[in-house]
Amino acid sequence: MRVATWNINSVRLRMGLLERLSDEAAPDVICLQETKTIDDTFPRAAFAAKGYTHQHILGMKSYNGVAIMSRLPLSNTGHKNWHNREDCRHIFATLPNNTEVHCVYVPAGGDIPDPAANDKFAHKLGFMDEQAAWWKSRKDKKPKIIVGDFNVAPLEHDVWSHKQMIDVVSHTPVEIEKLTAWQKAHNWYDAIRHFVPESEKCYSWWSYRAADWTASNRGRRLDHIWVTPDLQPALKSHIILRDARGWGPKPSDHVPVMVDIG
DNA sequence: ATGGTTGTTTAACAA
Repeated sequence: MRVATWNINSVRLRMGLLERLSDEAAPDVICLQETKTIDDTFPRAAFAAKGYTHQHILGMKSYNGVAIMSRLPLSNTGHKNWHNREDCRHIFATLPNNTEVHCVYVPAGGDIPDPAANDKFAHKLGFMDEQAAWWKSRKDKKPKIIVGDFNVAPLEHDVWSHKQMIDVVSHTPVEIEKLTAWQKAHNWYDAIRHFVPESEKCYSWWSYRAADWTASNRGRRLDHIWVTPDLQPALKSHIILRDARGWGPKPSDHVPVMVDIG
């Protein structure tokens, strides 16, 4: 089974790229973030035409929005709200093999890494605190996968320069502390670093603002796939589809991140 | 140190 996560930054604008992902990588499950549309205008039929007939979506106007597009049946679908907001950042569903899939879009957090001066940063930290508390309270042993744009690059080599990124939102110590606490709260295992040694640079996002994203290669690993420990032996391979950062005519600034679980 | 781009929706906001 192949599971993908992709911050698509408008699902309507980039349906063509999603069809290409289906043709070239054929994920069984595609988890999307930043769909940026209400559910009535989500391109359900285009996904169904590619075999993704099982769909769980939660969108709003203009911002955020998450979706799980699946070739396998989905059951027990639902969503979570965090930090007293209903901003369409977390949905989940169960696959036929009883694995629970969570698709999460963590707030980006704005530019100033100070919760007192920046409400968006406070929201991001609170979101992660609440995730940690909720996952800690879940004691069941059901196998689970949690994926998405977590908007935090936790490890030294998850950014192009640890030194130059230390005060930049997405790589500050307090964000890394919150993300790590959330990870520990349910023994989540980092499925991508299972395959890519921590000493190796690994990115899933490149800014639109770079004149030439390939030349500067100032990336960050913001998109993650974590699994519960019981699934670790089932991890078969991973793909970070770097080429998709150049897919035309208008690429997302994030690329698809995938694992094969067998 | 600064500014650089994109998407949604139409001037501002979020990323």
